[in-house]
Amino acid sequence: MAKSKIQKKSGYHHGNLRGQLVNAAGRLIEQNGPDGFSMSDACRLAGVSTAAPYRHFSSKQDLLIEVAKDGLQRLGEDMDHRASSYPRGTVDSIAAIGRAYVDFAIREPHTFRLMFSTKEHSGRIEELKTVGRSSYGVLLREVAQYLGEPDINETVIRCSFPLWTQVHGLSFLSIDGKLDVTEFPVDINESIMIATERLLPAKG
Amino acid sequence: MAKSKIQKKSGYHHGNLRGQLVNAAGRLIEQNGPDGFSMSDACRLAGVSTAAPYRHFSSKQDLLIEVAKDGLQRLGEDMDHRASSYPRGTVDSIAAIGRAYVDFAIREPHTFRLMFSTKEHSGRIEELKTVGRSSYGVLLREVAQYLGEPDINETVIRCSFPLWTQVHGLSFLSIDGKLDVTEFPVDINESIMIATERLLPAKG
DNA sequence: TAACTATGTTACTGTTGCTAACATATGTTA
DNA sequence: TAACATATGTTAGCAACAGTAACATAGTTA
Repeated sequence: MAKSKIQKKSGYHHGNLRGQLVNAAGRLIEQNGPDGFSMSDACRLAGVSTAAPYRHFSSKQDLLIEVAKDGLQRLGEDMDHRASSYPRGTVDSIAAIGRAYVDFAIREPHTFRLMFSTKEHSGRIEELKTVGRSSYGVLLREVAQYLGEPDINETVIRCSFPLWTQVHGLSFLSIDGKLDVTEFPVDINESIMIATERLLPAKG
Repeated sequence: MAKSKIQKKSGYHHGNLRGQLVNAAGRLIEQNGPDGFSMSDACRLAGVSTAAPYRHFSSKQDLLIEVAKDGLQRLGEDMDHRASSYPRGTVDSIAAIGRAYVDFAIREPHTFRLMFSTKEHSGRIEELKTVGRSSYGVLLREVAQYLGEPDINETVIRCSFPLWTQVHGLSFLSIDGKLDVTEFPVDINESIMIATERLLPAKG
């Protein structure tokens, strides 16, 4: 996903313009930042006129939402995958989810920012929220197992949110270059491990 | 600061165009978001031609940096002021700093985002960092007092960073509408209090 | 007063997001 | 297969924008 080559069209019709535009947009955003991204650039990359995208997206925002959705999806997959390297429901597996989160932010800072700053365009926003909730679910399930709770109840949620908050903050501070504002730079992994241990209730 | 009325010029020269532009930019950004803000709008507000700003700022980015700097400054003042309502160097005063931080984010979400996402324009960035460090110092001093450390040493810094991370994450999740993704919405004050207690080492 | 500097103006450029009118390909039905 | 409908592309053009160049005016200093 988001890996396929960008290919210009061969005939009059493109074949998969919609997908290619999301793809091109994703790359350009990661290169130039969300502001430095222009519809025209994406069109040039896809080898198509500047009017073509509007057959597939109602606006630039509409395209960006698709990029954000794709990002949230991949973030969820990353977290799930990384957690699976550890015994389920342990501090280690929960910390691994946090690392996946921060790693994603560092790997795709502009997309990460986009994923969480997209409010506009009411219609599509509900889709975004759904994908987001699904990714959050990865953490919730892991914490539920840690706590020995049978399902995702209030206890699980109240316990998980501070963990999210922590890695979310760490992600932004990382991509905004705030890890070394002082003479004692922050180690991300250590930071996540310590915070996870402290924020999680001690296991009986 | 950032409170003065926007006044159009009376004669050929404006009098305080630079200040008025920063002012106008700040207001417009808070109204329309950083993307919805245009140099032209700011000019209209100040009653000046669209070329005038370039006598005072080398680019739009350059103006935005000024807005960000002003925001960081005011954030530091807010934190300092709020902490002073409590006995110095206590969990309460430290939590109060956190509340000031999140409150600022909620009050001026767009400015807040701008304050932490401005990397470009190398020259001015050092000024930004300096103001930022000064604001961070408010927290560092408070934590030093809590720990009984005589100055801002490594212990103080390592202990403070997770607190920053936490409120920073909470700020973003708040302004991005993530406090109620589940059926159990988050209480900001409670959230800050709990996290502060857990992340701070217990006082002998 | 003359010269210099700071700070405004108008007129212009190239880029952008987006729309309208038109063109071409694909699928469906008679 | 012919005719039509629909999806998806094109060209031409709009208004708004960031930024520049050449010029104008005001304040400051020699």
